[in-house]
Amino acid sequence: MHRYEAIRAELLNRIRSNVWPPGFSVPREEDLAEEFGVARGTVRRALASLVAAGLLERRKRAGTRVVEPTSHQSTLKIPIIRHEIETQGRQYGYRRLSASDGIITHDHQDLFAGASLRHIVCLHLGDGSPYQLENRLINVDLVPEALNEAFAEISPNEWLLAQAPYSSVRTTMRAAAAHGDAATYLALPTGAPVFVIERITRLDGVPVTHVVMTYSGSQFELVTETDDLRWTRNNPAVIAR
Amino acid sequence: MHRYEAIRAELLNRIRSNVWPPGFSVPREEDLAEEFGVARGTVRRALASLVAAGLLERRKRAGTRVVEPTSHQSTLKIPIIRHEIETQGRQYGYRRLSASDGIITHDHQDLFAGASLRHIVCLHLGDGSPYQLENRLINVDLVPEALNEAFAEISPNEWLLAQAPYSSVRTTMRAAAAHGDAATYLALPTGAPVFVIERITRLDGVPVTHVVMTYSGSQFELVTETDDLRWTRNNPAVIAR
DNA sequence: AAGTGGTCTAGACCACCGC
DNA sequence: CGGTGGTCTAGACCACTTG
Repeated sequence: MHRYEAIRAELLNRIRSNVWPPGFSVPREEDLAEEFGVARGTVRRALASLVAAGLLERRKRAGTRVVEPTSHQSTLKIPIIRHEIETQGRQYGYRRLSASDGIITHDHQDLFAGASLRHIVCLHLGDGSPYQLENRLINVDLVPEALNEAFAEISPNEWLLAQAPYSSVRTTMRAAAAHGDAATYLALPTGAPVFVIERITRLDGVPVTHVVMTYSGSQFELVTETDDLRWTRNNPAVIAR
Repeated sequence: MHRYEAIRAELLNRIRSNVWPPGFSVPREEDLAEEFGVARGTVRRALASLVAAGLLERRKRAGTRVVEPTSHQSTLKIPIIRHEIETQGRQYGYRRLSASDGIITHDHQDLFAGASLRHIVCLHLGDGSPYQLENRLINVDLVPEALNEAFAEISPNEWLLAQAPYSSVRTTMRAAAAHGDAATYLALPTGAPVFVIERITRLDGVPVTHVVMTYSGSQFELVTETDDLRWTRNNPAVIAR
């Protein structure tokens, strides 16, 4: 175990055991360094990990304080659908339903106002049965290569991830009732609960793509796991069923 | 702008512009340090931020490589329900529906097998109308103070967050159809789509609490935002492959 | 104004693991 | 075995912010 890990563990202990209760003002870096007999940089690293975990809060001049817990947080990872399905040991299938181009002058969110768009609707299947309906708009001004891609064999999901860089992603999740085309394509009765993920991806503020992904059935689950707090650790979300 | 930020931006640029395509082997730290005219530590910091963002992958001796993009990731934050409702500018309301104690000898997940439990069912309201149904089991062996708390005024959600430390959280989200008690309490017709969050909180592997939160209606949305990549931000590292 | 966290340096040594 | 990333040090200086 490295020194910064040991220090982090000890600090974590003090927080958990309420020796350092919420609101408590933690000693300055220099004092901690002296206490643990290490360089200031090593203490800094331990502290940084606890800040990243949302347990400490630091401000210049004001010092370091233990945070009042107000929320849970964890890292959510949404994999490429093909991988998601294959990880379940099922055969991945893909079907393009429609592809068209056009210029949007107005849309309900004014997201793409004025941009040239490519509109793709497609279906992802697991062992032949519908798994996810993907309804996607691509900003062709930003990703002109999308015009030459038919998306007959490869899904926009996968293609874009490989092609288009992005700087910010906004993801929305909700429960909805299946209706119309979605119900038909997903082979669900109208009104059946479906899990919907909507995502807007931007590059330097400009929308690259907007996608609505509707998952078949209500059995869909997203799992996020926050394991122990480690600095280099990953807490990947797992897709379970 | 700090030096490590400038370096990170430049490296990010090379990755985005495919000057450094996926799989590309990035120069060693020492060479980068020389190229940018900084100390090795400064380059390391820039690289660490890109690793945390999932864009680079590092292995000793093997060097640093640009990762093949395979998924989106972002930080998900689930706030205290009261705050969530109040943030919407609505009046928070709380109603305990039931509270009971017992020992569970067997449960479907064998989660609490053998533990003494406290079972609370309660309702969170926004402007008087049902917002979320909370169905919670608390491990009293770990949190004995819960026995003396009636949860008549304060919700277990809030109480536990203030009282009980935890080391790992497992969150599951799904769409479901409202039925039975849930439908009644949430004033929804049977079969209406509801968003369900299930959470198991552990302290050093031992389950502290298990909660199923059912949100009324389909209007519920969770939003995760991945802003720009910052080092001090809450982007727990993800390498996962 | 001063004290805190934040950045940066120029070194040293270690440990893993691919050649 | 050697080269890479990983850890750690003992300094210096900066900049924010609050008492």
